[in-house]
Amino acid sequence: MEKAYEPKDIERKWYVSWENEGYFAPDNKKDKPYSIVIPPPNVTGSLHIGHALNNTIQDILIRWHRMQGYSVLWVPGTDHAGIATQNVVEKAILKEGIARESLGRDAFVERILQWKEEYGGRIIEQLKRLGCSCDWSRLRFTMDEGLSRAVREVFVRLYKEGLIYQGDYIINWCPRCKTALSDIEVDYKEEKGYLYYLKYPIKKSTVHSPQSIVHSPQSIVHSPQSTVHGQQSIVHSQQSIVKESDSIDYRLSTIDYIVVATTRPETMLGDTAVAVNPKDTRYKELIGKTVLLPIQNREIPIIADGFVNLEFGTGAVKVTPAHDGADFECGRRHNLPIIKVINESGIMNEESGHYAGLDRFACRKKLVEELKDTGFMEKIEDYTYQISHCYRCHTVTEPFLSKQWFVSMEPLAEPAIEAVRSGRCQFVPKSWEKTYFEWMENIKDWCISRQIWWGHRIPVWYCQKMQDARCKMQNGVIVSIETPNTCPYCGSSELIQDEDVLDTWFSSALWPFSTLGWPEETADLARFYPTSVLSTGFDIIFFWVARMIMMGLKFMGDVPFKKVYIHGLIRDAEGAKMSKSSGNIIDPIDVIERYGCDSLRFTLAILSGLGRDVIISEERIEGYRHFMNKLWNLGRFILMNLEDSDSKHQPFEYEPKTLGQRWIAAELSKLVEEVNHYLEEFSFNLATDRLYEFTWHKYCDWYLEIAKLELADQEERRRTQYLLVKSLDIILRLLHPFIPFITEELWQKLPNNYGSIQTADWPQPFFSCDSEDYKEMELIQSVITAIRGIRSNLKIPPKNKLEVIVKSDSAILKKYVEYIIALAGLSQIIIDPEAIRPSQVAVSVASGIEVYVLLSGVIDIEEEKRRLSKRLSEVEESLEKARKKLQNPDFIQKAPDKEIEKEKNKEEKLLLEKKKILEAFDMYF
RNA sequence: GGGCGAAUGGCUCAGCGGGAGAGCACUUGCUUUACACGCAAGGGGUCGCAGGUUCAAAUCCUGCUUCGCCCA
Repeated sequence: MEKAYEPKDIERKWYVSWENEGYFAPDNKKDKPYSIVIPPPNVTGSLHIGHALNNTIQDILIRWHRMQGYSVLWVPGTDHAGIATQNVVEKAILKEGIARESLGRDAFVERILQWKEEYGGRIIEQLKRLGCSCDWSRLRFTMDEGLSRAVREVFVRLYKEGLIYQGDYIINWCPRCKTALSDIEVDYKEEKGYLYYLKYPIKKSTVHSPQSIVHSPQSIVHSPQSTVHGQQSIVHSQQSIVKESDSIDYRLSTIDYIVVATTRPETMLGDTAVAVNPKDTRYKELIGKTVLLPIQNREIPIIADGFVNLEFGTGAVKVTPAHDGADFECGRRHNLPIIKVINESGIMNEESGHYAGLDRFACRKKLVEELKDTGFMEKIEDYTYQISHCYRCHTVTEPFLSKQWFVSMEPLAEPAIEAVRSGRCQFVPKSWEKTYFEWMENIKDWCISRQIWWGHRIPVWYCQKMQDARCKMQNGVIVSIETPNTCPYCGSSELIQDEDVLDTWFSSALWPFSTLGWPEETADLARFYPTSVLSTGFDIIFFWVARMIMMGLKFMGDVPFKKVYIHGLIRDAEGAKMSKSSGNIIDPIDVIERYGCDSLRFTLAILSGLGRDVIISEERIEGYRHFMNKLWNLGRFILMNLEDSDSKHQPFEYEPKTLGQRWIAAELSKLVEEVNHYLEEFSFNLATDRLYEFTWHKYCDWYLEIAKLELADQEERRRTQYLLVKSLDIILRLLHPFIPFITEELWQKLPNNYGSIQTADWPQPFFSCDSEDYKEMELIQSVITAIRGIRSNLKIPPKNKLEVIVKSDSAILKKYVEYIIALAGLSQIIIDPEAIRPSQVAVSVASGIEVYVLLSGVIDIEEEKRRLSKRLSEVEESLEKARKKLQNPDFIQKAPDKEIEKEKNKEEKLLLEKKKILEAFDMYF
């Protein structure tokens, strides 16, 4: 064996072997199922440290359960990631000088598919480097035929139940991606801007009656897909607004103009009303009057509506139904006309008069100047506000009126709330349930149509003929799982499919059952649904987790997973989020190359505290590489000492006998229980922390040193060999889920192991010793530590063996005196209750026992004096505390006996130690 | 504005009612044949602040401060 652990070849060797031997597929002979579906990474993405964390956690759970004898399935897969992937490929072809639009839809989708072929396998290979034991034979992709079928099935069924509908609403629009976004796909960022106060002159003589609105069916085409069915548009052209004949005379006003405040002055070009709060006494007499919209010279009414906030600005607001969500609702209530002035690229359109063709922000600048020049700008104030950005490209989004498809969420949310409340689906840590409830209880309808080309095309067709009444009744809308050749109503073959694709999250929401074969009734579905756990970050609770729960309940009649483990975000050593732009990325593959996969996995696990972000740095990973090396050498030591062992040929069994053996066997059994306990509650950090502490500081630091002694003892050699093999075997099994490669490599080298450690039985506690054993071991350890302390303090090198007198009648010290001699480096030891302290000694008190180290040479009086003084003041301080407690009548009266006893013992020991130290002082000084 | 979380040694965190702990970093000594990716010993903290409950508070309660995140 190499002197230091070299992970590279070992990792490659074992992964290939595991895959070839088929260990990752579920074992059908086992009856208890355990399943996880992977959160599918973007098909064209590459593995980042967040993936590494999430998938390490899943692999720990998977391997742990596989060893526990479950039939384990981890379904891997990738996501088509609509907008993200389209953007990436769009940029790539632009470098070749090709615009997406010039390529056309089919050719562009073809390019994405090529791209997927080229890069799609990369992240899968990277997951393998991480050691993930997914069943690769079940690899899925969200746009696979089966999964696409599931998407269509769900769409059609929801549509038929009236839970999917189409309509014109204000949605979040990204003018760069040129698509609608759902409410949660925008990020709000604080920005400094201005609040503009605009003066709208009041017309003195007329006001419009509410009936003045005229619908104009042939109005402007407003969104990409509405070209198909623009006849349903409710947008009104400017010409239709004012009908002079409907105007009536009204009394003259004493006020010349009304002032409205806005942060987006360019939208004023599309204003169709001014609104005030009906309770607002300031404006009471103006309600029903007409103002003349500056620049556009359009007459618009002053209306009263409760949505107006009296506190904001002047209490009067401009109403732009085409470009603001609240204004749109207000417009509906008051039957206001709707005028769009900005197009889907964020450019002012022909309705904006001489601003047509200008970018929305350029328009804002110029318009503000014009309003200033013409006297319509009352004032401009500094103003900080939250502004929404596209979560994909960070462009400022525009509230935009367009025809989109929506899912009606309330009926789906209700059972999903109940499922979590009742505990059928539990969040870990539980605190995230509150976040979930908050969102679910205030859920809004989900805009699912996207005006991009890469994704699941909406399974809706529009009949272009509408040749009969039935077809007309349906508006020619055909919603179908199978692609129709002819119109099912009128038989026309002129059908055009809806141009839009579905939100990527729509297919993701079906992932836990679509990957298992739904809508077919497959064996996998019956066996592995609901899945056991979902592991993910809190950032996609709304995007993904909640929607999966809703869809799972709706279509499978059960939750998609019994538990949701929410892990923290990865941050760098400064606590900042990792991002390409800040250059603080840790590339997991690079880390694996340099430190080995196991080091990375162990680091991630030990940093994953419940409800905590994971702060990682390269030093940490390097530190845990040392642990791998320690483990390697521990294995090397044991294997080196098995040459004559009968364990090589046949299994054998010995009961632990000596104190050292019993102690480590019992500690190891305790460790098994602790690791189980911590894994059950998803405390990966505590489980790994215990494994680290045990392996290094109990097993290597103490037991291995004792084992060296007992290996040299003829009587104990066999028993020790057995215990070494058995204990290492258990340690490796316990560590395997966290660090699969090194544990497999060492386990294979142990005698009598066949197959793979990943299907070896998960350890059970196998030995317990009584508390006397622990006390005895502690006593021996404390004597050894006391002697080592003196040695170190007096700077006596290890090669100088010491002579020691221990004033004690302890039988156990006598029995295991060899432990003390070896571990403290002694040449001679006397254990005698009647021992008289010689001169020229250093004194220490361990567990109430006096220990004298003979110093035959010159002793550094000053150093010894300093050591004793320091210890004396510590002892006195503790003594004072103990006394104070014991003198408190309340303590004696109210504290439990156990505590009082403990305090008395403490006092006794401290008194003894103080006495001994003072005696030593008398002698030296 | 509402909600959640955090505040413990230089750094990262555990502890969550009975003597302040770990890892990393730091200091000192050491080729003790498994391991210098090591061994041994050690220094370093009024547990954010102010009240309260209790015989006893880092730990429970209340308020405040600072930081982070989410939602509006």
